[in-house]
Amino acid sequence: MAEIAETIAPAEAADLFALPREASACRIVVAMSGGVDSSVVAALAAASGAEVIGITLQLYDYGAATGRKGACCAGDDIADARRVAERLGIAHYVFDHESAFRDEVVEKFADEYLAGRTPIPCIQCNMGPKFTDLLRMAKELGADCLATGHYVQRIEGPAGPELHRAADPARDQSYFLFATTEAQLAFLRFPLGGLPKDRVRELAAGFGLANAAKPDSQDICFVPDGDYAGIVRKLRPEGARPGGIVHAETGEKLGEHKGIIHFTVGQRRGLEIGGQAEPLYVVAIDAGNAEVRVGPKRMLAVGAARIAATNRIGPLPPEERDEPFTAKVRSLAKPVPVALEGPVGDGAEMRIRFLSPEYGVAPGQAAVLYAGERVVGGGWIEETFAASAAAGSSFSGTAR
RNA sequence: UGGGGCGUCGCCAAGUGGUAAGGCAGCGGCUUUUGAUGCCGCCAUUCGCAGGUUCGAAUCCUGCCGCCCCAG
Repeated sequence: MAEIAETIAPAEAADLFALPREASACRIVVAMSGGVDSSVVAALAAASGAEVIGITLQLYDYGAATGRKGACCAGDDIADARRVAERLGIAHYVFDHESAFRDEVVEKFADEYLAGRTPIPCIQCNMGPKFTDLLRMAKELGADCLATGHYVQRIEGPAGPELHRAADPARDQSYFLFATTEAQLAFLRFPLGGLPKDRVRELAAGFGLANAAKPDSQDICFVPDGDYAGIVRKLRPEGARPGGIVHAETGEKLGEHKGIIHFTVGQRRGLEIGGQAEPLYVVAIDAGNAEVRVGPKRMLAVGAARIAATNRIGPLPPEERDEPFTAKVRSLAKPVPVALEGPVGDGAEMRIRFLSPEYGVAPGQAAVLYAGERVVGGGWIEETFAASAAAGSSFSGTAR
């Protein structure tokens, strides 16, 4: 492990894990997906001098995803994780978690689409397999913490650990972690969240990891070819009801579609409606009538949203701060200023009001709330309200 | 079968003698640990068909075909 010592000093590595005592007396469980990021986490853990156990969850039938580049948790990835663990000389276990993953993530994913909503399986996966099941395993193994490769920062605050955006905003993954409970956060570590942009690849190369140049993962891990509708159709064959595409303002029928599962609010492509002066976007999806409602971009302007099943992480700063709260309605976006209406946390329902209109807000997606760089919580978007004069008109109510 | 109008890319639509705009849709790519958005690129050697006039026509002439409207 000489090379590793040259890559990073043990003390520096140990600091990244905020260990409760001397590293040599600690046990760190690392969630290893087989990707570069979590591999570097494992290497850093090993470099710290702690005892390290790598765990990889087999989450889905990787046969179906073979050959897929950049997916996480699949066949080649499990092999990659194993190789990395061998190189680092750490213990490594692979657990078959397919059945739980199917129930908690994939099935819910399909049901959401059938309901006309737009799910985020990655958050379900974090909430279930990763931060519940894996975390329990880590505790059973007597670990001091569970470390993952997420780009997010856990910072010790006056009232306990806080969740902050990654130092590199381009890499920030806090959006996917809004549902993390305080109890989970106490046990979790995200050693990559504070690292500068290219440092992780450098470290991977420095550690001599075989997957140092592996492409970043993207898309939904269990959708091999990006055809998520195909997965939904396979799971819920009865769900692909054809229906009409209707103009949201005039009610004019503009076309037909092969099933609402192919659409999401804010979507432009795939409508196959020509002869228009301006592009049309999906404005709402009526699952009950299998109807897709479309309109020009201005109809997508959302002024407020109803948020359900909220989670709060740490205390909510006082409202009268000089700086407004901000929210992200999608992973890739700068947080935008919002006003909070109602309680955040404990599953409560509340509303957020966008200080300027937000576009393409889809029910089923998450709204994650920030106070500056800190994640204060978030919830699931249930309903949105138009920003226009027709204020108050809810056009996203999905028949449930 | 009297009168009038129209026929340009899948759709909408510029262009009326000088060598085929644009928009929508579609396709490809970039971006991206969700779905989207966005951005970039591609997309009619040809203008209903057949002749004719002209150095040269989608644009002028003739005929035919096909729609539409008004008549009756």
